[in-house]
Amino acid sequence: MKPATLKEIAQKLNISVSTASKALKDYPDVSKKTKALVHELAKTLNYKPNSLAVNLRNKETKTIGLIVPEVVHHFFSSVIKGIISQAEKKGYLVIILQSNESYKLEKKQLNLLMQQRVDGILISLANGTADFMHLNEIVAQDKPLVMFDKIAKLVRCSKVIIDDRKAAYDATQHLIDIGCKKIAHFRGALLPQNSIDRFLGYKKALLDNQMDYDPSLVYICECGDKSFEEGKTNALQLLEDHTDVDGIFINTDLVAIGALTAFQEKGIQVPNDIAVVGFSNWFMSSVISPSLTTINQPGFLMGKTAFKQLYKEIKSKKKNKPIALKEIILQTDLIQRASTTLSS
Amino acid sequence: MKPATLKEIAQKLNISVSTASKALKDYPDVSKKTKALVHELAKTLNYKPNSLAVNLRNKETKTIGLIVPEVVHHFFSSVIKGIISQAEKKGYLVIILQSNESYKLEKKQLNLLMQQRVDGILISLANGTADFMHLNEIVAQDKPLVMFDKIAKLVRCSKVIIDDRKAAYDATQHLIDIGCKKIAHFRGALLPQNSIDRFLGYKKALLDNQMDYDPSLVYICECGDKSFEEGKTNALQLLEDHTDVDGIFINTDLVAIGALTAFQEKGIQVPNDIAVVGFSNWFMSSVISPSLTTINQPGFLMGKTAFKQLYKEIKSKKKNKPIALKEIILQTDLIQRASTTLSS
DNA sequence: CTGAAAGCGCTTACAG
DNA sequence: CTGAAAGCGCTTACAG
Repeated sequence: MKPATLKEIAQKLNISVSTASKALKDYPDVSKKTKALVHELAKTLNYKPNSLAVNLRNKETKTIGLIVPEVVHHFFSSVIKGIISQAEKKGYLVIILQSNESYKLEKKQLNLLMQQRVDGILISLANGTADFMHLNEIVAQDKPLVMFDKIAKLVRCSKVIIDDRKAAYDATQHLIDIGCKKIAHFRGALLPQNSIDRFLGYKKALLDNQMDYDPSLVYICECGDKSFEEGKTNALQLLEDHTDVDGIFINTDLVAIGALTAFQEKGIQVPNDIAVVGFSNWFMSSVISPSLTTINQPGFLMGKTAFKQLYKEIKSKKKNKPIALKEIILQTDLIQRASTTLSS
Repeated sequence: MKPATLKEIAQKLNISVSTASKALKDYPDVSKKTKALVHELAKTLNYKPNSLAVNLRNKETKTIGLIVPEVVHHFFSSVIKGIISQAEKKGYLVIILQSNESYKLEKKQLNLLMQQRVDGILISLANGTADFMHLNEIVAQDKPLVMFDKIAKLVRCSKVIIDDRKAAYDATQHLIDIGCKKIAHFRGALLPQNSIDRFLGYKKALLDNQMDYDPSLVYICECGDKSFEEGKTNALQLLEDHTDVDGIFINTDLVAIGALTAFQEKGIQVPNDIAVVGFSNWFMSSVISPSLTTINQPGFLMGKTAFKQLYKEIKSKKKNKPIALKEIILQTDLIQRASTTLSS
């Protein structure tokens, strides 16, 4: 059973396709009688306008593209949820692609989306992305583009982010406030702006408090599939390298949980021997023992906000209005839990 | 800068649109010279065929729809990853929708996808879905449809599942094998086939081993956002209701981890006082302490397999070949870990 | 109030 | 080897 078309409806009713079309869209210049007939037949035939034809005609697809580095990831899946729930409210569908942290794939996928004529694009960059030509091309072609979380500062488009530097500063300051004297940092990969900013926030907090910044206290983790294991490995390495570290600020919760596990195995008391702060407020963090102090990173809200901004830009463009680019910074807060609550 | 069209290319080269089109597609009946010219200009203009027009003409969209109950969920996000990575290989894009476990939304979304003229649909049902008219309609309209994980047995379409009953049987048998005499079950919601099947597998294992089936040992959890809390609550309730339970088979890992946490707080030793088996092999399950014995449920593979089957059906339909419906059952295995490994 | 016409951007069977 | 024509399924400005 092929889907019904306007033509069929028109033929059965002995009217023209134009009239049928206008009747369905409740144009004022069609008689009530005709409208009723058309609507009725449309219903019985289960008529649904072919969106390909509609879109070709109207030059919009009511579809947006979304590229994330990784789908199996609590933060990104929260963002996705925020985006698709908001998009659905506005009648938009979302095509989701995953760059696997690869620059090459990201570029290819951007091309796919342009070819598909999506009305706008939402993207969080791959760790491997160091040049931004592919993004600038999108902007040059006047396609609404909003970056979130992992952004490129220099690309002229709207951005939805948190203030990673401030959040990391707060996390580090918190460790200092509870009395830590020698604070390590497990940072993320070298390229992404977030992990740079979090590192800088850590460093600045130390310096503002007249504490030494010691590069040997900074450990790197890629934060991919192996986050948990990286946390364990780094923690064990840290114990070998330094005997007097009493606090760690860790780039992301899953790595932090790995570290907590290593400490537990080694008989290191958290927080009394070493206090730990994570980042992102993964739902398991409140649940493990000791529960993890962390920075709350609002994924769902970020997705929602990014879509809203993109939607505004799509609307503006449609009306040929100038597009006001925005950099929206979402609030983060420190959530203190057992991993930094000293018992004495 | 508007995207280039075939017409523009044809005009600049003083040839017809037909020839330009054929040149780009390397039809044999176009001269080498023309082909070269067209390809070159296409490149400099950054020409990308408008897929809306192509699709309208070819009556296919190279897009499939995917409906899952929940995106922020380790199992489903693994499935999503499996689907989109496989789809990309075959040149398909994926529109993802989330039913939020709601029958009403699921129905609406199916309509959206039909209107969008996706080439096929992949779906895992909402817990709230008890009637299947909306699915039968899809089938009646000859749209390729593959259900996975949460399926409706009676709908005439392909399915990719695990053998929940057998897996649950294995899990329960394992508890019996290590010596458990009174085994409780935390089951999922009442409607979904999975949770019914897992319950039946549990029951059958008991009966096959001449153990009593006692309904008061079966607790229900909705397995939504609150899985962890439900696990805790149920575990505490169980301790109040029964003093002599020595094993539990739990519908899903996150609930099981909640239960483990409750037991730890109450000083109950796992596995020596109570042994615990979960379901799904969530990545945290190997990591917590005690690590959780569980059934491995292959999400990524399930997504990949479901797409492959859908792809076959799309191809068959295109060639007007009959479609061979399949029920594909993926392998599960019991992974034994500390939560059922008695120390004595 | 109704309908013929043009057009969105392609593809392809057909004629020359 | 090239191009005119028809058509995919719609929408809308225009004529009547």
